[in-house]
Amino acid sequence: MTGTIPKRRRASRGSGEDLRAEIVTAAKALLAKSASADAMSIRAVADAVGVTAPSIYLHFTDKDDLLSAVVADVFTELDTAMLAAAEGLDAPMERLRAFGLAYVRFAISHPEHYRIALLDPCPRPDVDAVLATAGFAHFQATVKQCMQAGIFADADPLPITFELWSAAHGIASLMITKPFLPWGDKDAVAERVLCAAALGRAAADLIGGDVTPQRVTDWVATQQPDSADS
Amino acid sequence: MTGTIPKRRRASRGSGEDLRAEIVTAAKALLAKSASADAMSIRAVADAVGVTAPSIYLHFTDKDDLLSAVVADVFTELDTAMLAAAEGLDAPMERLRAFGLAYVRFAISHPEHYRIALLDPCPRPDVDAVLATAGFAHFQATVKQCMQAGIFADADPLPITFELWSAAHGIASLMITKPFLPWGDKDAVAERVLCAAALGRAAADLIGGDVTPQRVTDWVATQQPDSADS
DNA sequence: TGTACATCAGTGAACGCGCGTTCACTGATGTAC
DNA sequence: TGTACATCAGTGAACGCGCGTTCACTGATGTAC
Repeated sequence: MTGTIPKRRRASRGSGEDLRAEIVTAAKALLAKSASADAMSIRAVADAVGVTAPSIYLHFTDKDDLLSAVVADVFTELDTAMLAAAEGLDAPMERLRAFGLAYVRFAISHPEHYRIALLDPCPRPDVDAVLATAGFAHFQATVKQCMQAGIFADADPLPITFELWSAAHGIASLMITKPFLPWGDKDAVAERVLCAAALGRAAADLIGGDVTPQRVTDWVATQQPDSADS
Repeated sequence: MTGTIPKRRRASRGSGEDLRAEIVTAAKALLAKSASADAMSIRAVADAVGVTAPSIYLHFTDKDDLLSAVVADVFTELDTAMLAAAEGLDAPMERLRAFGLAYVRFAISHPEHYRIALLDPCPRPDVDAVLATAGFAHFQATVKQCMQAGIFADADPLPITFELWSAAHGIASLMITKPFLPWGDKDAVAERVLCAAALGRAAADLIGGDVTPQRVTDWVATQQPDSADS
């Protein structure tokens, strides 16, 4: 592995950005291949880029700094995937479903990237300002659209955004950290969970007020024409 | 820190189990104090117990072995907390709520323990056979009770157990890994999310078949007496 | 009750490793004249 | 167009560290006689 470092031309004067981007890309690739985030060592990244370890410090102050850059890149990629999935869809619920499904699919197909961005402790809490992320903003806007369409009660979209995000995150992260559980068709499970979450919020808003276990039970009894058992 | 190791009596012939238990307890305490699972080094654990590092290997084959023991202990503690919360409750939905809330509260008050058990990669996938865990079994039994009470459609409880578990896990793990987000009252948020998840599943089972975005939208429209906007 | 001895829980020192980071340096690049 | 030179991207060697793990050992414990 050492010794076979590919030759690379020294960057010309102004083009420091090129190597920086290459480093982030290499770090992501290393993470994707490895079992854990610890495998992304400064030396391994430098090796992959074809450069010596100290060079990394010309572009990042720290290992955490590099990790933050990777996380930011992952968030951007996730946002792109979500936008692509919802492209051409107009109905707010359809968009919501597309976003959620794209989110879970991204997590399943890039488990290590998802891990460092959303499961591991944040390297730099402020850099990782999730709320400022494009993906979060797009998601929240769609929640607002659902409110305006009368699917959810019209109010501050933030709590419901958190709620639906946590539904997607919950199923995605369990599938990632406990892959040996009998999930069955993960895509179908994700779809089922996401739709139930949206439906649950819609139903809760219809019922109104604080939903308690008793009220859930009562509501179900009301909906059933007869107290069926069959 | 070194040098002030408390004197400990050598264990008598048969009582190897005592030190083993002490080691697990010390490891848990170290994890709870530290920011990350990496802080639980063999040396630190040995120090905390008042023993030298090689002694650990008399009771655990590996660091992973120790970690697995800690994870198992955490699962047991979680199960105990859940059972305690549901004690004396008979109505299945009340029990479900108590379980879920206890689960989230445990996660929030023991974030590092929750992290190694449910967020970090499993040290030994087979030891961590979640399905065999007492807590999971109790939870699944309660889901079955809800089915028998007619709240959910009567079927294999496993998928719904996964679904509701992922709801609790989603909100708990987001609150842990992104503590700087404006959650508001975490307890109230957890309650709200858990009840919506249960309600969503109940509603989905009432509607029947695969729930699509279109059907959610249609169902909401049906339920609303007039196409209100106020 | 007293002594010799086998057991084995715990020790002390050391191993090799890979890590993040530093520092004085080198030499290709681009510029001034 | 040609040459001297300043710049600064990238280097090579080294630092100190804490880690998991090993190994030959020691000496308190419990037992056999």
